[in-house]
Amino acid sequence: MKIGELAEISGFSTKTLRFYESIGLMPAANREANGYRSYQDDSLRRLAFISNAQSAGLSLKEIGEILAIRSSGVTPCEHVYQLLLAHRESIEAKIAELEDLQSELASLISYAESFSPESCDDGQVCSILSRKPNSVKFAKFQH
Amino acid sequence: MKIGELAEISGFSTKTLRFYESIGLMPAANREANGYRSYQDDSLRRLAFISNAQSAGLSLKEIGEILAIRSSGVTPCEHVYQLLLAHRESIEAKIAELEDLQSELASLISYAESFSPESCDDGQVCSILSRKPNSVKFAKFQH
DNA sequence: CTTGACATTCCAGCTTAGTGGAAGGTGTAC
DNA sequence: GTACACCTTCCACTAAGCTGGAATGTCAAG
Repeated sequence: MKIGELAEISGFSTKTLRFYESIGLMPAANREANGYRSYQDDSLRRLAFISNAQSAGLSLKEIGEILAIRSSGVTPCEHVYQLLLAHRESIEAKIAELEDLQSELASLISYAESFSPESCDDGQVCSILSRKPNSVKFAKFQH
Repeated sequence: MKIGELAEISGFSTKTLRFYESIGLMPAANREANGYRSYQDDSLRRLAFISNAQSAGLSLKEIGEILAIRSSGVTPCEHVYQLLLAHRESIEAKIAELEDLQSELASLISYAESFSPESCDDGQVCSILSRKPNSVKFAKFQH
């Protein structure tokens, strides 16, 4: 199978497939006499795995590590499990962060809605965004 | 005030201050006879605004636009309000996305916990991550 | 006179996951 | 023989927000 077919079937672009090879995520493909890459079904299986792992939110680097463990003959189960736990943690943290941001935004928005532009203070850029002092150091510069 | 002092007070590094100037977020600073940048309190006010706007999740580009509107003499209230609404939307979407990912992770993790490595299939990279077929095209390569 | 802390410019690199495009070789059909 | 699709390599570039470092200049103290 040539790279175009593999791309077609796998859903990865030919660019991406070459890129994956270049970063070692895919092994160097066998070449035909004319220099074209030649793939077997195992490439497709590997790409299926990459695709699965990506949709679990793993980075290419992490996926590469799993693949490396696997090809060293060890089952990567424990490593994968630890990765998943770590990801759950970091996603949890990101969600919390975004929710904080969301409530900050909500408060700014409701302030903006109760706000008349006429009351803008010329001494600052934006009364809506400058409502809260965000550091002691800045305090005296935010009236 | 020299750049080091401004950095100290504002909490932005000197690198960052020069960077902000280079991208037009801060105006070109006045120079002393020796070529050193010389700042007044208005720089501090502008940085306070930037800091506030950043903590509202706005990008430097968006902050720059607000500053540009402001310096064109128009009050940026409406623009800021629209930006905040748009951000609320996109944060909402991001949270939803992360929550989907989180439930996906949770299901993979609980599968992993009920899983014995002995049952690993040698034909695939990882039974945990390969549990769900993620595309029809891949179906026949994931047993 | 030298040391040290500051300042200047400019160029490079980081992160991630690719994409775009140029210049050229290959293979098949008309 | 020429069009056209496909393949090759390589280099540059994207977003965002900086950070590091080199080479050099300035200024005050001892």
